[in-house]
Amino acid sequence: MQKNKSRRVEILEKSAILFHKKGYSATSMRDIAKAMNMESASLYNHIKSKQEILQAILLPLAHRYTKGIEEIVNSPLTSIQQLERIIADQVRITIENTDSVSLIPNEWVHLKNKSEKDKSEKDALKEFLQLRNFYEKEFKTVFKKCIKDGYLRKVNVDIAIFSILSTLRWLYSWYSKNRNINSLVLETELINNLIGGLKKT
Amino acid sequence: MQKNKSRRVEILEKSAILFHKKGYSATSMRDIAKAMNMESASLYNHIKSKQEILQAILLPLAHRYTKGIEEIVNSPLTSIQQLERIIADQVRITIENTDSVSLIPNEWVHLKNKSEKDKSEKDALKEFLQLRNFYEKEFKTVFKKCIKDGYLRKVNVDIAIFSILSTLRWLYSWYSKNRNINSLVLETELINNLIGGLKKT
DNA sequence: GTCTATAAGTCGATAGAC
DNA sequence: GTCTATCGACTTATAGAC
Repeated sequence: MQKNKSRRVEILEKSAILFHKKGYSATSMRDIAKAMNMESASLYNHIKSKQEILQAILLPLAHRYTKGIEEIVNSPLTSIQQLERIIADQVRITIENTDSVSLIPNEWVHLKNKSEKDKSEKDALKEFLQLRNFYEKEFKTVFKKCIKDGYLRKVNVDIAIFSILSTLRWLYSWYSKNRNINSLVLETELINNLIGGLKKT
Repeated sequence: MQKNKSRRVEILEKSAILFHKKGYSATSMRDIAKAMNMESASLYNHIKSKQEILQAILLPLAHRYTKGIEEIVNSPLTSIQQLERIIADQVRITIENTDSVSLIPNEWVHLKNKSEKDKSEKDALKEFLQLRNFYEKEFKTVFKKCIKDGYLRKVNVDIAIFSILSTLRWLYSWYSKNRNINSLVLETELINNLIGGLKKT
C-alpha cells in the first residue's frame, strides 16, 4: 500500500515533466512507461487511465491555489498586504511544484468531463474551471479594494490584472532555467515589478 | 494558381484556430478537413504535410517579429523610445495575427528539424529558435541601454524582461476575449503598465 | 481538385501467464 | 506487480478513379 502509493506518485511526477515537454496529447503511455523503466501495461496497476493522470496532477494543484487565496482574503491584513501575499503565494507554489504548474496555462484543455460510459469519472474540466474562476474573482476583488483604499492608482483594472497574472503564469518557465535564485529575492523583486509601478506616490 | 493559393491560406488560418484550441498533436487532419468542408485526403492538394502547416504558420510570423525589432533598433530613436516602439509593435502583431500568435508560446515545440528521408524539409525548429534568440538578445540590449541612458531604474534586468515578455506573450489570450478595445488605448496602457513602474521619477 | 479506399503505423487499454 | 501479446480505434499520408 505504501509502496504502491509512492510508485503512483512517481508516475505523476514523470508524467508532469513529459506533459510539459511535449504536451498531453503528444505524450504516449509508452513514453511514460519508458521514463518509469517499465512496460506501458504495467502503468495500469497504479493508475486507471492517461486522463486520470492529468486529473491527479491538475486538480489538487488548483485546490492549492484556491486554499491559498482564501486564507489570505480571510486574514486581517490590509488590502495591499493581501495583494502582496497572494503574489508571494503564487511564487511559492511555482517553486514547490514547477513541473505541475507548467501544465496550468495550456494542458488543462485536455481535462475531460464525466463520460457516458464511466459514471465514476469526475467532472474534472468543470471542477478545474470553477476553481480558476473563483481564484480570478477573488484576485479582482482584492485588487479593486487596493484602489478603493487608496494604495494603488486608478488604472484599467482588467489590463493590470491580466498583466500581473501573465507574469505569474510564466514564472515556471523562467524559474526552471534559473533555479538557483533565492526564493525570497524572487518574491520581493516580482512584487516590486508587478505592483510597484501601480502604487500611489 | 491564385485560387490554389487562397485555398492554402484558408487551410493555414483554420489550422491556426484548431491548433490554438486543442494543440497541434490533438488536432487531426480530419479535424482540419472538417473545418474546410472537405475530406482529409483533399488537403494534400494544397499542403504537403501536417508539419508543413505548422511551419507555414510559425516561421513567417517569427520573421515578422525579427524584422520589426531590427527596424526599430536601426532607427534614430532614443533607447526608451525604441523600447516603447518594440512593445507597441508586439501589440500590433498580436492584434493582426491573433490566432497564429497564440501558437508561439507552446506549439513551436512540435516543429521538426530536417528529417533523414526528406532532405527538402527545412530545419524549421532550428530556424525558429535562432530567430527567437536574436529577438530576445536585441530586446535585452535595448533594455540595458535604457538603464545606462538614465531612463530606467537599475532593476534586475532578467526578471524585468521576463515580466514584460510574459505579458506580451499572453496578450493574444486577453485580446481574443476583448477584441472591441481600441488598439491605441491598449498600446499606451500596456506601455505604461510594463515600463511605467520602472522609470526614474 | 475532390473523392473513395486503404496502407502502414501508433494510440490507449485489456487479458492472462507468471 | 510486471510481463507478453493483442485488440480495435485512430493517425498521417498515398494511390488512383472521376
